[in-house]
Amino acid sequence: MNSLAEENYLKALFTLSNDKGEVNVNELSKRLEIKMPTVTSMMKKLSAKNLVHYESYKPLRLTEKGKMEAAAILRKHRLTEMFLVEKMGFGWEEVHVIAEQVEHIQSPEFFEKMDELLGFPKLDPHGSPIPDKSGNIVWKEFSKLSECKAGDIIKLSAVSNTSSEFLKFLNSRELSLGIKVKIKSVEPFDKSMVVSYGKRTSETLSLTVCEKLLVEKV
Amino acid sequence: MNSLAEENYLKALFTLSNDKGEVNVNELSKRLEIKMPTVTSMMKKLSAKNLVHYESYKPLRLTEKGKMEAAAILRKHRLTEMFLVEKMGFGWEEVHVIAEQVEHIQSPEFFEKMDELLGFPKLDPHGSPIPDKSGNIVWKEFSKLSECKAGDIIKLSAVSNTSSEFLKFLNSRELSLGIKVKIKSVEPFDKSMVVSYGKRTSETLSLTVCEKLLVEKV
DNA sequence: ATACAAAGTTAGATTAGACTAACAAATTTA
DNA sequence: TAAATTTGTTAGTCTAATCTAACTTTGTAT
Repeated sequence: MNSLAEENYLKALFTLSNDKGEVNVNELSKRLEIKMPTVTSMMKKLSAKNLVHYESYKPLRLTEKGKMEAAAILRKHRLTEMFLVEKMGFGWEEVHVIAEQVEHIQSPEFFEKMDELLGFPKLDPHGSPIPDKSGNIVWKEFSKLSECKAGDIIKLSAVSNTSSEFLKFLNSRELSLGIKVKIKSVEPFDKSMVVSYGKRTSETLSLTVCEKLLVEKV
Repeated sequence: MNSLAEENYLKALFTLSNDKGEVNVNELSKRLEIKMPTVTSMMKKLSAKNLVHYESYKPLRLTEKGKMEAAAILRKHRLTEMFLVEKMGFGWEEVHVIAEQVEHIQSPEFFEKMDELLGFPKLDPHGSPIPDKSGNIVWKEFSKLSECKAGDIIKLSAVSNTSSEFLKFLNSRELSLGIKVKIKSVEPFDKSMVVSYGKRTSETLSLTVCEKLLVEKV
């Protein structure tokens, strides 16, 4: 069995690898807010447990076993987020911090039950895919809103940041997953966008925001 | 904030004090399956945090602050058990081990939500009282089945042991909370009881079992 | 009342997971 | 390519929570 600390390293390594392919010690250190020497020593430990391929000065890679275990944790995290929103009435901006704790619970039955009660969801409340029991993840092809152009009509499908600050901002603008958004214009100077959706016919979104909104063409 | 280990000591001390009034190091050590010197040193630490009154060679007592914090953990444990049974479809024999983990989650909102969804229950699935938000516990007056006599008709109201082995045994005999039971006879030799309830007109229950069944006269 | 057993404490070791300081390797820049 | 910067490792320290061994105090029983 892996410790809580080990689980956090595995999950961080897994999510960073998915964004970036390779991960180095420095990046992992920053993500976890743990100093590099500590990360190095944990990598040696996880390497001894066959969860990480570790060689001095080389980028870090999860082993197949490491990927499976990391995916299992991510699965628990995302099922929990979905359960909190769908079955307990939490807002999508509240669930991340709670799920960070619940994901470490050791009880396959607990998460099985969530999965069943939710009807075996494929996505979490932020539009991220929930790994299946074998650790497979079905990635949907999303683009960043920031990469779209004036005139495009798109559907808001996922967010790439789940901080409560960002999600509260989206709430305040009535931006939620599934809504259709039309890009009215793109400001060349700062890449901010003027968009229209629902009852809001002219909202301005900064580049910082647009980069975190994942969309599908419609 | 208290660590996971500290929380476990507080909860154990609290539940032992409720049964017995006073608790000594040896009892706490046995309950937690942690050696006495470790318990002693933790008591000093909790004493420094004003959670326990500790003096060498004297029995252990929680401070008011310690009682509050312990009751809060017990509240989270029992709300969780109730939620698992009522909202997630678990059997009463499955929930204790899961709740042992969930009780440590730091999120008042999470347990508030459970409480609301459950309609502010007063008892958990084993008939134990759920402490209120101020840490008060309303104890109902139960007797042990083993202290009843032939001819008594009683209602099964709680169990004083929540191990899955015991609860599975009760399941196998169709014994659940709320049922009416008639005591047909008590065997003088071993204090076993022959009882009748539901469709079962002649079940024998050992003293060991009868001592763990808490009942109300009807 | 003394001796024995049980309970409790002290001292010191161990492990996991974090840190800082100092050094080494790799990469970037002038 | 040499110097400077960034990245990574080694060595050693610290804290929390556990343990064992040895000793002390308290309570019990002859």
